[in-house]
Formats: sequence, C-alpha cells, structure tokens
Amino acid sequence: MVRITDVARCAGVSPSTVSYVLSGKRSISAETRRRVEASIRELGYRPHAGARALASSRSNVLALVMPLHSGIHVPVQMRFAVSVVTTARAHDHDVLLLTQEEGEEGLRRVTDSALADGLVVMDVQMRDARIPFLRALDRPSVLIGFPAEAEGLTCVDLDFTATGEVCAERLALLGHRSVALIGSPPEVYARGTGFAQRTAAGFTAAARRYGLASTVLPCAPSAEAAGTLVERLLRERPGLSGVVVHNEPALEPLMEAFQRAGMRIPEDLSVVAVCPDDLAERAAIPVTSVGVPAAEVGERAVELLMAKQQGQRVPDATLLPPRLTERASTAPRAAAP
Amino acid sequence: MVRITDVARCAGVSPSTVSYVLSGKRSISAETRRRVEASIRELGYRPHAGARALASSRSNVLALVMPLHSGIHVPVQMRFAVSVVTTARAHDHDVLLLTQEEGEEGLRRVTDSALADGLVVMDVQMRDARIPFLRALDRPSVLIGFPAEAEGLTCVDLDFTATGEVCAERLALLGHRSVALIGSPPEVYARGTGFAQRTAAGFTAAARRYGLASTVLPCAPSAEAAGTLVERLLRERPGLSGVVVHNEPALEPLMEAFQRAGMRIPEDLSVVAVCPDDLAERAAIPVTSVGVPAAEVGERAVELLMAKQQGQRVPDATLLPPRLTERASTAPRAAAP
DNA sequence: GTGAAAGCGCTAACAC
DNA sequence: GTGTTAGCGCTTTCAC
Repeated sequence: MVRITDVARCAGVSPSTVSYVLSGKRSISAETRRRVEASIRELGYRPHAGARALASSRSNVLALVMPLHSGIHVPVQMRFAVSVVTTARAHDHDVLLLTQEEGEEGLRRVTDSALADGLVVMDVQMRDARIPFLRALDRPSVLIGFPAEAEGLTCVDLDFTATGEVCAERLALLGHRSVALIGSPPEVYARGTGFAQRTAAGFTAAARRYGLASTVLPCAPSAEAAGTLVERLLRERPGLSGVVVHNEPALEPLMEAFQRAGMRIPEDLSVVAVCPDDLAERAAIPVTSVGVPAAEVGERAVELLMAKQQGQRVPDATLLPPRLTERASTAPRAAAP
Repeated sequence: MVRITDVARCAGVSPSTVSYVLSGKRSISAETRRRVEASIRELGYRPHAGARALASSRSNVLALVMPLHSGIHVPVQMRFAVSVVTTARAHDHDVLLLTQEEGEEGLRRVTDSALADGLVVMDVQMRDARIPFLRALDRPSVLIGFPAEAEGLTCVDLDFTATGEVCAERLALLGHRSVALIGSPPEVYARGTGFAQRTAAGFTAAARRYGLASTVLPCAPSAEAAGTLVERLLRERPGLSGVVVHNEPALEPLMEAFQRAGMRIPEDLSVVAVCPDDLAERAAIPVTSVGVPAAEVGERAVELLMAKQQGQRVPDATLLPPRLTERASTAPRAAAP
C-alpha cells in the first residue's frame, strides 16, 4: 500500500504538504503542487479512507435508506437512488445502502460508528417512527418525502398537493365535469404515505373549486386490478371523461382497459398521469403528465445534505413545483352525443 | 463520543480486554465479559469504524456494483441487492453502493482506499471489461453471473443453460412439437449478457435433442412489443403449442396477447416462464416456471465473499440448479383438431 | 509557503 | 486471563 509518507518522500516534501495539496486547505506554490501531484499519479496513491475518517472525523460516506415496502414502484425508487449516488460522487462522497428493515437501529449504527456522516431517508411516512430520532440526531439528514410534522427536518419532494391540483385544473379547463384520481395501491394509503395522500387532497380540493364531480380510488399494480377498477368506474360514473393516474405500473393496463371498454383516448376520455416524464412519453399513447422529477429530487437531497454538513442553514422544505406536459392523451370534452 | 477507553474505565479493565470481548479473539472470564458488556450497553458504545479499519486493515464493508443497463428488469435486480445487503448484515458487514457507470475506476477507488474489503459485481457480461482487473485485484470479489472465461474468478448464478434445457424438455414431455423461447430485449443479447445467451443455448440444444421445431426471439418489455411479437409468431409458426418466456416485464402482456389472439392457456398453448417464483405464482393464470432464486444467489455471493476473505478456498463456479414448478399454464398437447 | 509532531480510536503483538 | 503499548495512515495545530 502506498502511504502519504511515500508520496512525500518521492516529491521531496513533508506529509502535511501532500495532505494540504489534496485538501486545498492552504496555499501551495505551483512548483510544489506540481511535484506532489506527479508523485501521487506516479505511485498511484489513494488516501486510506479509515485513516482519513479517524483523523478528520469525516467519513465522506452518506447512508441511503431504501424502501422495501410493497406497493411502491421499484424502478422509480431506483431512479432516486441512482441520482443520489451520482450526485454524492460529484461531491466526493460514497453511498452506503441501508434497507428500511434495519429501521432506526440501522441509522444509529452507521452514525454512532462514524461510518456515515449524513443520512438520506427515502419513503418517509406521514407518521414515521424514525422522525424523533432524526430530529435528535447530531448528524445531518435529509428526507425524500414529507412527514406530517416536517418542522426542524430537511425534506425534499415534488409538491404533490400542487400536483393533484394542477391535474384536476387541467381537466377542468378542458371542460371535463366528472373526473377520477386512480392512485397507489390501498396499502400505500393505509400506511400513511404522504405523496399519495397529498395528491389526493390537492386533486379533490381543486375539483371542488371547479365544481367537478370527483372521486379517488386506490389501485393494485396489476392488469387484472386495472380491469376490475375500470369496469366499476364506468358503471358507477357514466359521465366520467377525465382521469388522473398516479400509479406507474397500472398506467398502461388502465389505458388498455378503458380502450377495451370502448372509451377512446383522448376523444372519450382524457388521461393525465403523475409519473416520470420518459415513462409517459414512451407509452403506447403518449400521456399528458406531471413528471416525477426523481433525478432532481435525489440531486437536491444530496446537495442539501452537503450544505448542512458544512454548517450552512438550509430550508426545512424543498417542494419542487409540478410541471405538466401536454401529450396525446388529453383533449377538450366532446359535446354530448 | 464514547471510546473504548471509556468503556474500559467504566468496567475496570484495559482497553484491549474490551476489544477482545468484542472480537472474541481470546478467552475472557465470564465475570469480566459480563461487566464489559454491561458497560458497553450502559454507555451506548459503538466502535469507530474508521479507527477499526485503520488498526485492523479490515473495513467490514463490501461494495456492490449495480447495473444501470437498459433491458434488465429493475425489480429483479433489486431483489439481488436486498439479499446481498441482508446477508452482509448477518455477517456484520455494510454495503457500499456503486453504479455500473463508475466502471473499473470505481472498483479501484474503493479497494485502494480500503473503503471496501470485498466486491460483489452484478450483471456481468460474457466479455466484461472489468474481468482482467478483478482477476489481478488482491481483494476478494464475487460475480453474480458468468463471463465467457470464468477461471480464477468466483461466480454465482442460476444455471441458465440447464434452465433452458429443463424448459424445453418439459414442453417436449408434454407432447409439444413446435416451441419458442421469448427472451430478453435485443440489446441484452447484443451486449453479450450471459444469462440470456445461455438460456437460449440450453433451450435450443434440448429442443433439438427432442426433435422439436424451435426458435428464439428477443422481446422488448412493453405490451406493444409483446402484441407484435405474438402476431408474428402465430403467423410464422402455425403449429406452435409451447413457449418459454424469459422476460419478466413481458410475461403478462405476452400471455394476454396470446389469449386475445384466440389461444387458450393451457389448452392451446403451454407457457413456461423463467422468473422469480412469486411473480409466476401471482400472475392472472399462475405460470409454470423455473424460479430465478435471487435471494439465494445474493446470499451465496456474500457467503462466498466472506469465505474468501477468511482465506478459505472456494469453488470458481457456483451454479444453482433450476427447479421447475408446475402451475396452471402448462398441459399436454391437445390432439390435432 | 512549508515542516514537525501530536493525536484521532482502535487492534494485536508482547508481556506477565 | 488480563494489561501495556506500539503502531495503523492521516489531518491539523503549532512553529518558523
């Protein structure tokens, strides 16, 4: 193993100088810097992470807690994770993967042992058992998602309340009078998952404001469940002409089921989705959607964490505004036949 | 922060005794152990990971390289990952998440810096650029998947060649004479991904042995692609009565497309899937399948890594045998009408 | 602008 | 069965 003293000897300087070249924490003459950098490359030197963590009490590792819950769409979660890892790397950090399963104890373990010096927690519930712990913790943390009481925490997410509103509003402006939100699987609501509840609340409030008849229905992520739901919806709400789908895996099955039931999209039924943009774009009929900006959320989460680590003050809430993109699945309501 | 000396003082012993209680590397009297353990609990002591790594030159962290390639089914990858993390925890290790993107440089970084003392690499290609590096590396590594030349490496996976064979054989024994394998998206084959190629090879070889007419077709993971493929297959192979589907996201769309085209399952068409068992079980029609044992593969990978870390010799290849479970999607071939 | 040296908290020889 | 102590490789004062 190549150590800092090896580099120092090779460059004809002291170990501390090598350390300072690496950290940039004090000014170094151009010539010295050049020699040191050359030696580092020549010897293939990499600082020992443990030694560094011990001496500086910073590990340059952040822990990411990933959900294992049922009912959440794994590919979308994975986008958050990839974005977190990529952004962390850009800030010279590595990412430790924790499963939800480990709970508070897992968080305590990696922070107390100084393995990680920051936490990113995904899939936060409205009443999340980890919240009091995170509030008391002396290490910085950022949540992806909002609990009921977000004060004193740092949370990032798409503004799902506004998202629900924007979707209902768009349908209203297209002239639709009877609309439905098809949301996450029932267990997601039962658990008290913020994004599901907030979308529903925003949707319902805006629908009421515009005087629309509206309803909210959970939906399991299978073609079968989609079929059953569509049947029921068409039976119970004959005037229905607009739906919002906030459920990635069910989106295409739902659209197919509506079409099989004789509803043309967008002529008879306008569909607005809440999902990542590329997914909406690649659907059989490109879907008008509010994008779930997974990459941006992951990036912001890490950036907020880095800022907190450096002692900067950051806002409690970072709510990314919804952006609706019009595609082929929406149209003004047809005149009554 | 609570240090080992704090615990030692509290328990009235030396720091090394505390260390030995923790590591179990020498025998400790019952009474001493009791006092030390009580002090650890009382003070909430957690060894500093960096200090430990520095002194012992073992970090108790392994790095997991996750694929970001298109065409692979993210939920299945996630199962591997969860299993790796869970098993690692059972061996007192944490898991660092690396993306494929970082390539060889990422592997070098985490090993050279002693951040990780072992590697688990997923989604290995037949000719994988990282192979020479892994072979030369002085740290233990385990691959999930098999490259073309596996000698001198430690690889774990389902035996996909045998899997292809078992599927073809089962269809043959049910009396089917014309069969097809519907596999991964084209790009997965183009990349030279072992599991796809091996399943195809095993399937084709066994079909030939049994004198079946057979074909192998890639399939993109969308309902649309599934529909097109089914149409074409029924047009070009009128006698087709058995298919093997090795493509998780396409499985249900394919079955629906076959049914829409008038093929009853299993009366007119037997379907065998290669996918995780619970997925096959929960399909609209429960599907006869060879399970992809993601949990077991992840577990074995970590166990092999732990064994290597302790200097034990382990086999180069760990090929898990395919296990076919009969469900509702297969039946003997109907007599010709 | 650079160097010397004191730790960071732990492990593992070496002693007894 | 237990204690003493010399490092592990780095960062960061303090000194010049």
